[in-house]
Amino acid sequence: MPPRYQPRRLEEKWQRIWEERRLFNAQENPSRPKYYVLEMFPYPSGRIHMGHVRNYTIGDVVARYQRMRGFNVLHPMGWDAFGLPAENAALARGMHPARWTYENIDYMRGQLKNLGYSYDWPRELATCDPQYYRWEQQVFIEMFRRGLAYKKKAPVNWCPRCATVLANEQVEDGLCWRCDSPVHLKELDQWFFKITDYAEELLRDLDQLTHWPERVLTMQRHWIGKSPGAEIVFPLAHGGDPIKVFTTRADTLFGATFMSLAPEHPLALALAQGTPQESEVRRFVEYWQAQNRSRGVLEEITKEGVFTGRYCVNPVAGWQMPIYVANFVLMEYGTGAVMAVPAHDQRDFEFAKKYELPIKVVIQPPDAAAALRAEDLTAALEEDGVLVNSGDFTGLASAPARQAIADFLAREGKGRHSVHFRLRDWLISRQRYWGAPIPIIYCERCGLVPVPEADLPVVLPLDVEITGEGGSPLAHLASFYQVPCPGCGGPGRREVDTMDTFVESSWYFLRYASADYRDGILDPDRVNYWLPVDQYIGGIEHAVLHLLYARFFTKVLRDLGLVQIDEPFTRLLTQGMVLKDGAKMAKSKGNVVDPEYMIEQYGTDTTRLFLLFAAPPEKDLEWSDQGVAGASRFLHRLWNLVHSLLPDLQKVAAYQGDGAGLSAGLLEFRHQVHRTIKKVTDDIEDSFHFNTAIAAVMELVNAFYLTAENSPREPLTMQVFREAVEAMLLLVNPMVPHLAEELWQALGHATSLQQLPWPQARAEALVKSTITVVIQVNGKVRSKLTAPAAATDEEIKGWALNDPAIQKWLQDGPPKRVVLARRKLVNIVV
RNA sequence: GCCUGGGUGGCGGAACGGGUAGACGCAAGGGACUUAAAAUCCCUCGGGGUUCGCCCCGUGCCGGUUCGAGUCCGGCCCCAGGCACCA
Repeated sequence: MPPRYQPRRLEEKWQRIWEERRLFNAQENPSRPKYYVLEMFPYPSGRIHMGHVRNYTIGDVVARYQRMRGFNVLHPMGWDAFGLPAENAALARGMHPARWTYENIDYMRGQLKNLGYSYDWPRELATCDPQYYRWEQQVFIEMFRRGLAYKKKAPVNWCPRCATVLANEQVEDGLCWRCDSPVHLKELDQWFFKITDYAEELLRDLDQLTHWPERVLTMQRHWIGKSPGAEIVFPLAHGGDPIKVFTTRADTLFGATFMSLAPEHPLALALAQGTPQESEVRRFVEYWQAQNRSRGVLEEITKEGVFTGRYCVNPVAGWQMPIYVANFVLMEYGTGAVMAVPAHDQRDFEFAKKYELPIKVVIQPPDAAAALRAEDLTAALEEDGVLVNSGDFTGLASAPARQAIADFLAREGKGRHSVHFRLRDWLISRQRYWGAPIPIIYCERCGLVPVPEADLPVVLPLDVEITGEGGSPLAHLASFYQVPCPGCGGPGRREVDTMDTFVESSWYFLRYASADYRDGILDPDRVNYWLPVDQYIGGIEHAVLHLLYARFFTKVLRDLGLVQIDEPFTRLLTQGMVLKDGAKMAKSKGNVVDPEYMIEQYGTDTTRLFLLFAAPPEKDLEWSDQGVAGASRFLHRLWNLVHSLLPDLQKVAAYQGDGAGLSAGLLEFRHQVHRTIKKVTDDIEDSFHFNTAIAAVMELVNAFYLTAENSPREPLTMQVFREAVEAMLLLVNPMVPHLAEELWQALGHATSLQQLPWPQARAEALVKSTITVVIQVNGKVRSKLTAPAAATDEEIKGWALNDPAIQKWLQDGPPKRVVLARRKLVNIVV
């Protein structure tokens, strides 16, 4: 009686052996090619969920595969351990955030070990560890010294529920990304990272990322939002500081008939002073400043404005333009002032119609039959065309005209070429407790003073009371904030805000290379050996947030001389979500499948196999209990197949010959074995399409059962079978490593499968002696024939025409044409 | 509105240098084994017709190119995601 496949027992056994032999602990070795594969590290929320399992399984297959391909593989794991949920859990359970976090880490680490992932555990890090954020604080100080970290008072996103500010990237449809509360703008003094200094490079280098998904690149391009254009100066008719505008449509300057200012524009009230419109303007400005004009609300608002009583002068046309304050102009973009061209901008058109302002056509569509007349317009003509009524520039096309007009303005001192970005600086201070303290001390005499390196880390004190009152509890802890100024020794006050948790995740992948390094932020030798990450794997939800910040940090650390790379992640795989009943698994929906339960029921190999087989990795995956049962069934089939042959397989060595002397059946079988090797290799190499790779192995197993049934158990056959079994075990090892190891050992091997090379398809086994040719008549399949591989094209055509099933189609006369395609198909046209 | 993906059986998904549509798996139906059930094995499984040899239709819709189109081209429709008074 062969042994039954009992997954849990052998999985525990092999996990223990791998750990004892330290098979996955990577050593730097410049003589070997390296491969760094990384999955986005988890937040220690309490338990591993199925989305994690999918993410880490994909990464583990890549890691094990690349090891077998001969690479020196780095595959680390850690914890994104700071963040708000720890504080909320502390409030709900009266547990300190630190204890809650570390208990979760311990539990989840155990779960990951049960899943059998080949991690380099000695490099494990937790971002809430002072040994980690100490170096982050040092990066902050370096950035502060270079002006890349700065403090300013500005209208920022404020979430009242979380009682903290948020970065632009953390506001979705006007709602907080964590708690979905409406976010509003609040004027506050906050810390920023100057990511806008890198806007141009962050945009340009996207072109290097040829192995990133197109949609992620597009989302980042869009988020950075580069607009080339011109800055144009409009003098005031009555003198004083002129108004500057930014425009992408300098070609329409001769059509600018009025000016619109944002309600927050400093000139809005100043201009109206002393005019009959003053009180009306004041009411309008005060009203719109008080309105919530965050995203999502704006599109509902109708365009309104009010005349300031003042005029500015069109710098090329010379006429006076009334200055309005308008509710649709944003202070945050451009200069907060817009030159209004009603004929060629839809918003300005609607505004001009409403307030009866002049409309001047200055662009003609190139294909227009007759001259466009302002009176006939029912909507703005926003497309490019040819300039009319535009002085010396009349007759130019829009694109060259933009250039020429900006050049002209620059010469006259009335403007210049200019580029604007949508990207804002990254607001990184948070009024929260569970985060890395910002290492700055305020002194009345010295101003903002960075904490001296010798005093790092600024350790987050643990003896605080979490009240949930809002504001950081550190602000109430005198022992924390009362410190002498490092500059003058006078009384100082420590910064009590902490850093956005996205700061930690912006450089953790660099720290893994030298996680134990005590003498600096990064160990140059090791970080330059391992980086960049060759394959990064994680959810699409970080397409902008984390992936943009991490790219920014890499460039900053490069400019600090700490790394030599421009981009951190060479290849990116954004894996899809795990769904159940069509929805993302969530406690609130009651559709959660617990990985721990699946492992108990079926084992980790089955769980891994199902997740890899059910869908290609980049697509969403619908959970199916029956699908899991099917994966389990396959592993049993494989197990039983090998065990049914085992006594005979143990007596022979794997077949080494070139096929000479094998029966036709064995030749065909061996052909399929090597075709499967090629197919699995190609599927993993080209696209990580494990689903089709697994399908190919399933086909081979099916064929194996048939062949084994019909073959005598003689030594030559068993040699071919042993070759097939060994190839199969090597092929499935990255996906179901425990089962593969166990069967490998059962064959009598002493070496771990993890240290063996990936199999190679033998060229002589890939060629076939016969080919199958499909015969079509008028493009429809009517028959097929088997021909010797050596047959000529003419012979194949001849056999096709003589095929008995084809005769009835040829009754109405000879074929008009016979096409042979790739020696696979004959199409007879009648 | 703009941008990026994507529409293939009952379901997950295969097949893209144009060349046998539906691999592999799940579900379903029938059968074998069993006192019975589970497990396992065998057969059927896009729709319609059939003299059981086959024949017709079929990859979101409408056209086109081609000996041949799920795949290429033109025009639409729908779904998902991202951005959005960005001047």
